[in-house]
Formats: sequence, structure tokens, C-alpha cells
Amino acid sequence: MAVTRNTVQREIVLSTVLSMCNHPSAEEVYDSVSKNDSHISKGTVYRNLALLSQTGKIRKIAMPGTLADRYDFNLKPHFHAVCRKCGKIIDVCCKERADGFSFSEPFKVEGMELVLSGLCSECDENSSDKSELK
Amino acid sequence: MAVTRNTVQREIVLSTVLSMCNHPSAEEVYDSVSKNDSHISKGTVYRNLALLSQTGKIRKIAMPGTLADRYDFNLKPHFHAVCRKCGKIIDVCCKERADGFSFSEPFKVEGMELVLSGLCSECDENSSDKSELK
DNA sequence: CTCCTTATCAGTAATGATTCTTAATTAGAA
DNA sequence: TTCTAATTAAGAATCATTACTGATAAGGAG
Repeated sequence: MAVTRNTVQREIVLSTVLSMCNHPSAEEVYDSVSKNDSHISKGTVYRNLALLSQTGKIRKIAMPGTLADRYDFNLKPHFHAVCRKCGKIIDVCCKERADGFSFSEPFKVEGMELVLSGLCSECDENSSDKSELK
Repeated sequence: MAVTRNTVQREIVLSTVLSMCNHPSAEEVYDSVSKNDSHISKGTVYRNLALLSQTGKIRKIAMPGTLADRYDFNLKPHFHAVCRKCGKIIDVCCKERADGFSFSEPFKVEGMELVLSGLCSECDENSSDKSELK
């Protein structure tokens, strides 16, 4: 419903994410924006990252636990692996077999967290569907 | 290294999780404990849930985004699906095929988040391994 | 059984990521 | 150009979780 406007802030946030190839967090996007271009408030960065991922311009990577969420310019379907020590994120392609992961670089898998999201049967039936939950 | 003691609080937290079959969050465990048994402080509940999952008594389900983490008494390997509306968690068995998920009850999949954790090649090599990252 | 070390506790302040609030600004249709 | 709703900056608020502090108690040594 909402009419989406083209703002310079939104354009800067988008181009910043597209220029960063390291799955940046909102904080890192904010830092990069602050360093390079004009000043954009942190709330605006968060809001635009959410908006851009909703409209499919970028992709949001919801990290487990209290780790900060990341954003990805790569829209092709793939999964991610986080290094427990340095926090680096590595792309993972999922082949036909469940056990056949292929990594963009070597990675020692210690654990995995898969969470599917959607609707349970009850909520699907009485679907006044407001996306109550985050 | 740390010698683990047997405390009543730890025993209560464990038995509470074991008695709850609905993947409770730390807050829900705290509520249940407060309602039934004696008083245990919230910090103690959090600490014991972490400790119990580290020692393999229960399993921690790190939820993506800002959703509260959950705990599971079921140690058998399986994944989880969260309802976007009511937040209910449903068990998912992963068969041989990547596309072959089987659910404990009907669920409409709208999205999935898979995050592998472990060590990238650099961190694996210079492994003074302190688990710096959460 | 008593003593002693130190893991653990209760209570609460602090943290960190994210969202919300409010008043001012501005994109873009009329 | 004018008007209005979308957007912004700045900072307060929220929420899950962790850290801190002084008090308590588990369990091995004697």
C-alpha cells in the first residue's frame, strides 16, 4: 500500500551493501556509510535495510542467537556458514543431496542451525494473516 | 576444567525443561519454575540453561533474528520450524533428500534459515581455539 | 563431622541489537 | 508551486541476554 519514495539515503544504503562483499551487519553498513558518504542516522540505515530486503533488492540473513543480522547482495539461493571465532560468513551451495554441501572456501562444520518459517496448520486456517510475529 | 556441582536450582531447571514439551524459551522456563517450585532468579535460569545445553543434557535452539532462543529436551537430530504468527515450534525430520522434509504436524513453509557454524580455514589453522565468538 | 575453597546463587545493573517516538523535512503527485 | 504522506535525524525505549557483586552452599580434605 505504502508509496515507496526514492531518497538519497536509501540509494546510499543500497549502493553501500552492493559494494560490500562481506555480508555486512547493519552496524557495518552504518560505519561504511559514515566513513564514505554524507551522514545518515542509524535508525534510517536499519529501516532501509529492512525495506530493501522486503522489496527483494538485497537479502537479509537472520543470524541465530544474539548475533547481529547480516545483509547479502547475492540474491541467488544459497546458505551461510559462520565462523565461531572470527564471525566471518561463508557462502554455502546446497546440492541435490542433503549431505552434499559445497563451500566457497574451506570450512570445518561443527554445528548447523536450520529454522523453517511459515505457518502452522491452525494459523494457516484462520488466516487473517497480519504477520503478527516479527 | 570447572568442577560442576549439583545444585537444586540446576535440577529444577533441568526437570522443568524435560517436563515441557513445547520448546520453551528461557523466559518460559523461568515462568514455569516460578509458578511451580521455589524461587529461582532469572539469571540463574539463563546460566543453567546454557550449562545444561553445553553438557548435552538438553539442546539449545538458537533462533534467527531477535527471537528468543529455545530449549529442547529432544536430543535426537532434527530441525525446527517456527510459525510466523503464533511462534509455535514444530519438529522437522530431515530425510536423505534435501527436499524431503517430514513434519510432526502440517506446516506451510514460507522461508528457511540455515546457518552452519564452525571454523573457517584461517581460524582452523591458528587454532588457539578459545571460542571467542558467542 | 567440621572446615575451607570456590562454584553457584539472588538481585540487579549493564550490554548490544533493534525498534519506536517525535518533530522537522522532502519526494512527487496535483 | 502547493500539499500531504512518506521519510528523516536524534535519541529514548525495548527486549533478550550477560556481567557484576556480595552472600551462600556443595563437596573434598582433614
